[in-house]
Amino acid sequence: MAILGIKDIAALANVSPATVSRVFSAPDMVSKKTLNKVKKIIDEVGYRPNRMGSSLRTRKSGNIVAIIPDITNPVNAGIIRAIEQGAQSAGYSVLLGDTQGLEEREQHYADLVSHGQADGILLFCSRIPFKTDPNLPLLGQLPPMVNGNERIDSDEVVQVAVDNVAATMFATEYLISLGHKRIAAVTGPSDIASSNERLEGYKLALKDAGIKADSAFQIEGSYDVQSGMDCASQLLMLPQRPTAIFCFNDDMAIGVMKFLQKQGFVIPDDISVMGFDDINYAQFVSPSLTTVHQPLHEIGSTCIDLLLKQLKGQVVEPGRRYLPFELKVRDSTGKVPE
Amino acid sequence: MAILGIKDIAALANVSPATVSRVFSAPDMVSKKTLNKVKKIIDEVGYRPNRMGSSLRTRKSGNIVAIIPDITNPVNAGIIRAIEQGAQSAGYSVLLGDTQGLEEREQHYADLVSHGQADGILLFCSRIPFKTDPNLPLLGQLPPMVNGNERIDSDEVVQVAVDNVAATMFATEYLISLGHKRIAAVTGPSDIASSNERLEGYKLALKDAGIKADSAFQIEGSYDVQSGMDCASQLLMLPQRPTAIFCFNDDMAIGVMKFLQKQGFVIPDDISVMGFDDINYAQFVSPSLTTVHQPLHEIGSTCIDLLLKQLKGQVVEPGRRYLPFELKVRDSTGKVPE
DNA sequence: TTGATTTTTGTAAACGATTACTTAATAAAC
DNA sequence: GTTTATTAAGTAATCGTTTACAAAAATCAA
Repeated sequence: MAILGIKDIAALANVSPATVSRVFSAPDMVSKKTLNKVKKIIDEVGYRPNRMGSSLRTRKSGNIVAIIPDITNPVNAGIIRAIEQGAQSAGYSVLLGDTQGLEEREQHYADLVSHGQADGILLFCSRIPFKTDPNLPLLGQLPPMVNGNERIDSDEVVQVAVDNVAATMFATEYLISLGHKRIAAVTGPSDIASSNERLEGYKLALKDAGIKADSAFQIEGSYDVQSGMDCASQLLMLPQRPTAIFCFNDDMAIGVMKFLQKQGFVIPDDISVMGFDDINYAQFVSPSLTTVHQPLHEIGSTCIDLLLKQLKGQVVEPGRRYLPFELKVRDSTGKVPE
Repeated sequence: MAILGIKDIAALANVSPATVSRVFSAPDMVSKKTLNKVKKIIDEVGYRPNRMGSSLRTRKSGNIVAIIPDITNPVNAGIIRAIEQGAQSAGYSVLLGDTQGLEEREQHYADLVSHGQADGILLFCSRIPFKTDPNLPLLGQLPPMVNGNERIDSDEVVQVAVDNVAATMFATEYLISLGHKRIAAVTGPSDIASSNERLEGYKLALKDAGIKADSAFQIEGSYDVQSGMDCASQLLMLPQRPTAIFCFNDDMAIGVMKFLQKQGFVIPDDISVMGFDDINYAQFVSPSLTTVHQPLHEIGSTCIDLLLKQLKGQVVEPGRRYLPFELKVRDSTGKVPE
């Protein structure tokens, strides 16, 4: 007998399988005496209830799947970490769905719930990974799901994020308050919703300050360090250079700084640089990076909490929930030159 | 009827459930005609086989669990990413087990396999997360498992890593070749096997060069940036300062650099700094960091490949497998001052 | 055509738990 | 000491697949 099942335990303890089951799921429905008797056997033989058996019967896998574009990105890693914690302490396990930005893989992972392999979805992409096939889950009968850190264009899904528009607006205003008027934006890919929101906030701030947005000052990067370097090089070739560069994530800001320094510029005396995210390294680059802080842990834990609520059967109002951002003023930004 | 099962499909297609099952698992055992008939129905109604049902019957969950101390660490994140890819393309899903270094959580995740929730383990810690209870899996009948990037003190487990001893030895020799004789080591926590191996390599190189190891030059850090700063401050207070500081990971090296620069030292003219890992940011800090490159993707893919082999029933020789490291010489190291 | 093969299909018993529902045991009430 | 209420335990069906094994259908040889 390779591995013991609930019936074996029942036999050994001279009770019915139902009782053994209750020892785990409803211990106060079984008398002290039998409880101890059964527990003793369980310990002795090292019995572990088989999850597949119970999952099949209860129709709950005990898994949730986190669909993220790239676990290598410190922002995602930070969020996932909080998620994993929250899930684990609620008895759930998390399936990692690193999609590398591929829609196909997003769908693959979303399918885990229709296969009964996961009970809910934590989504960090800006697409809804369901075919709009009438037979498959339609909007209105979405599986338990929360969308984090990105924006999905649907008012039927629960969303958790920082208010990107407000955040970049606030941050841009800060640059303006330092006297900057020629403020460039290094954006993320234009198909990423959050990047567009950030652009919007940036434009709003300029408009409010009566500064007309120069389209040459808006460069699209790809959210990685190298692209920051490339964008910086483009900006430096402009006849009228910017006095401040607002990068929509920290990686690009680091790239921008690296490039500027290589060209002999001193930050922030010649040019100010600002980032977004406040990844761990932001405070350790030289000069330390002024950036918009995202509360990664809080984002993650809010996402998992809202999902767990849904899994418990509570209804969670769809719509956006904003978490507070914070502008971390450090040494990479300063007054406009002369 | 909320969701359709294999019997419903069978009924709709006028075949037996067995045939429907075979459509998925052994399509060439069913005639073209019925194959198409069944497939058509499946498409029409959007049937998805329930994984729990089949898992229960086949005793395979289709999951593997990755037990790692911290997903937030770029080294781990890089490895996990490769793992996830390999797993996914073999039809497996990966359960994320971020343990935050807690033995209790390591065990919790290892238990997933005894619960039938996972088929194998990818372990990135230096403890074997099984109680040595005779009833539980003993050594010798370990579950399919591979230990990555860390060392486990057992010759029964499959291990994949860079040869830490050789790597630090090589790197230290490089510093020696630059004329350095007072070379400090900022190690990781002493309960982490890989850190001890790195220390060993460092000592070996010194010994070979006839330099006696000064214990004041060996400071234990905790693998994070802040601890790099702390260690640097200690080193600077020494009457005889080191001319080079070898940090056993990049984060600490970044901390060391930050601190030195804050104190007005110029790197590498006054002091050389070297790291280990070659995380992405290593090349973008200023000056760019000389460091030992670990092939993260290869580590991850090797781990998952070896695990998949075991899951397919092939026997994999236990013991260590070394992957090649590479010293990336950049701008943070230079000749010993005058 | 007939029987021997081979290929397709069907039947029914698992897999390991949970849970209505029923029965037995115990406690409470009078 | 009955009867009734309460609590504890058991029975057996069920969750959705897979898979030996048996049966039927198709193919082939003579």
